Amino acid sequence: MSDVAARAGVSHQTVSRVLNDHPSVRPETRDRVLLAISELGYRRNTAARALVTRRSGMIGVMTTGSPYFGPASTLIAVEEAAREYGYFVSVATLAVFDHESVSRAVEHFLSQAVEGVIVIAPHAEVRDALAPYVGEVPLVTIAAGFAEGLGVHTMSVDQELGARLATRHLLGLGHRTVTHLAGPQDWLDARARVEGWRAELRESGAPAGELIQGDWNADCGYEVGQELARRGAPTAVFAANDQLALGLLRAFHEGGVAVPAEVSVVGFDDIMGSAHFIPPLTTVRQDFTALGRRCLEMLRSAMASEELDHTPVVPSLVIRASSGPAPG
Amino acid sequence: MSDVAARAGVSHQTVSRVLNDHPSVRPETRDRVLLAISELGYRRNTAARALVTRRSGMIGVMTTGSPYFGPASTLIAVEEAAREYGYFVSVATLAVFDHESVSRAVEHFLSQAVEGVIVIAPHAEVRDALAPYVGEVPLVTIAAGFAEGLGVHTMSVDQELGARLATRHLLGLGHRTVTHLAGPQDWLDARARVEGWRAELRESGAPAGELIQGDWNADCGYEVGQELARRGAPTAVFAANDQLALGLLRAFHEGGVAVPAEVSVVGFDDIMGSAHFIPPLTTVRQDFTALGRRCLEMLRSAMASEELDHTPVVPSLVIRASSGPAPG
DNA sequence: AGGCCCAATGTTAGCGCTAACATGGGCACC
DNA sequence: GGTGCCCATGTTAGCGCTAACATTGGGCCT
Repeated sequence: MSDVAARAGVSHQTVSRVLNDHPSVRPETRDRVLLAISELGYRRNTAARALVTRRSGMIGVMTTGSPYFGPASTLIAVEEAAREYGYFVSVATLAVFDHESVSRAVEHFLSQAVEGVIVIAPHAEVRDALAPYVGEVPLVTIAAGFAEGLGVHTMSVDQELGARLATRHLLGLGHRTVTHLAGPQDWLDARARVEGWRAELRESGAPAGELIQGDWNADCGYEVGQELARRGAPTAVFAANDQLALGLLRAFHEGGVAVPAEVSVVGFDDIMGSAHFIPPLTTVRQDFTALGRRCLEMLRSAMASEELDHTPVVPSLVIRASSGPAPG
Repeated sequence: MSDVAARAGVSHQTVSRVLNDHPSVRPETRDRVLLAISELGYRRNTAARALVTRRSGMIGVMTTGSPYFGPASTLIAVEEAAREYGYFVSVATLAVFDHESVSRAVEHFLSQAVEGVIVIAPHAEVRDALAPYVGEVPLVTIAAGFAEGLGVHTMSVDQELGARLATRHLLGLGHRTVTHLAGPQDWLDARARVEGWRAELRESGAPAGELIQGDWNADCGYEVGQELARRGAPTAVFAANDQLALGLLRAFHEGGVAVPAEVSVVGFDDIMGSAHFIPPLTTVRQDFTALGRRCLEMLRSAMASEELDHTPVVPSLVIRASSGPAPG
């Protein structure tokens, strides 16, 4: 910095002022400094700056260690928004969701002096493990409406609404009730989808549908689908994500159960390729880009101790060929 | 730090020594310091440390701004390995691949004083845009064998071998030749797959197969599949990725072309769910976890100015139901 | 014309840490 | 018993920057 100052014939402080857009620098001086900076290829030292300003300009993003479509998309959106606002993004992935791993990840961030943390892991255990750090660092977590009262700021796509849209769509097609192939219940999203499905059935006066426990994978969807085909499938199945739906579709196809003539299938996420499943999948689209941006904006508000807007992102139903009128 | 020192009845330098595992600290003193640290909840200031050591402990990972399976998986693996080695990982995503965006991302990293950069964007333009920064910062990029001589260190899964495996498999099933639905040619991986496919055909004495240009998406695969079904499909198609293959499968299904009885389809990547396509997809699996780890190890070697091991990661063929004997 | 104010710049101190050198006390060795 | 040496610890300086205060030198008001 002093080299730049010398070259521009000013003090290092003036250089600093130029770098920080301080108003009282004569345009002519500013130009001279800028010239010297570019001639010397000078880059200011972040560490020194962080040391004195006590701001690292960094935020931490914790995400799942599996390349799921949703978390990956959200991470990308968060990063983009963060960079726009001038923040650096540090990531840490969670191979498992136990208390200790979460703590380790948060400590990792704290040792890095991040100014805020975003957690893309809508998992009950993760949320709970985060509680001790509330107050220590601004924290925003993606957690379908289940974290209020724990002091963690939450943002999410409205999972319950999404599940309602799917269920309503199927009921609207004349199905008497809807079976739900649920995701793992330690994931908050999965729970919220169950809630939404159940609530919509109840409020529509439809009989309670069967709930089948699953995980997030197509393997599971396939197995469940085989079982359903064997014992006589319901007329409508709402799968907790598109992978499960993919497995169902294959099982039904192989089992000779026609989709959507005999059974309608609806998924959740609208992952890449779901428009080309056989048949193309009706599903609930989550706008992960919006979600990511909202998370970042929320974190900024939290860092500035402003009022927070917890309104969830609204999902939308994408109707394709896998759902149709109830048979008979 | 001085608070800790005071509480432990030592000098701040001794505290520093404890933190840095300096050998000459009496165990008893060390314990006293450690106790004071935990009592005070002290955490050392990274900025100050970075300022004096001139090491940020941070590496930058640049990746694509699309939630593709491969890059996302690789990023996760890199992060995991980096954290194991005590590095922080800063990410930057590339919405577009032009020269300017890449420069901006690298500058972003440099302004953060990263100690090394890993680029997960096997794209010709990205690779070229990186050239000016060789020498400025250790750089490892994923780039299927096309970057040697530019001074950028490269690591990759052996794309050419993967394409050969797929082609060889199809020829081995008795197909006369193999049509290739290629990925976008500005992606190095896509080019390498074309090379491998072509080379394998040539070396096997098979007639040159048709090359069809595509992008990475299922939409494209679907359109191409429709066209192929209309004009009479070849007996074997090797798609440059699983999304394309998915689109092909749907088009063939709808067009009444039986897979694998009339046409065999092989994909590339082994994405989630490809085992449950209809029919389950034969594909080339890339070990992204290994790739990520290798990248990081390579970067460490580069940072230490050691000899580098450029041996690519070996892909493997996963044989499922979408490929079968040639008809007739 | 004198004084005052403010814009533009310079000077000084210190952020929290580690490297390098300084100190001191115990112990081995002759 | 003296010489040195080395282990454990302390002291000092400085990394590169910004905040806060100090210093100029006009311009403008009375």
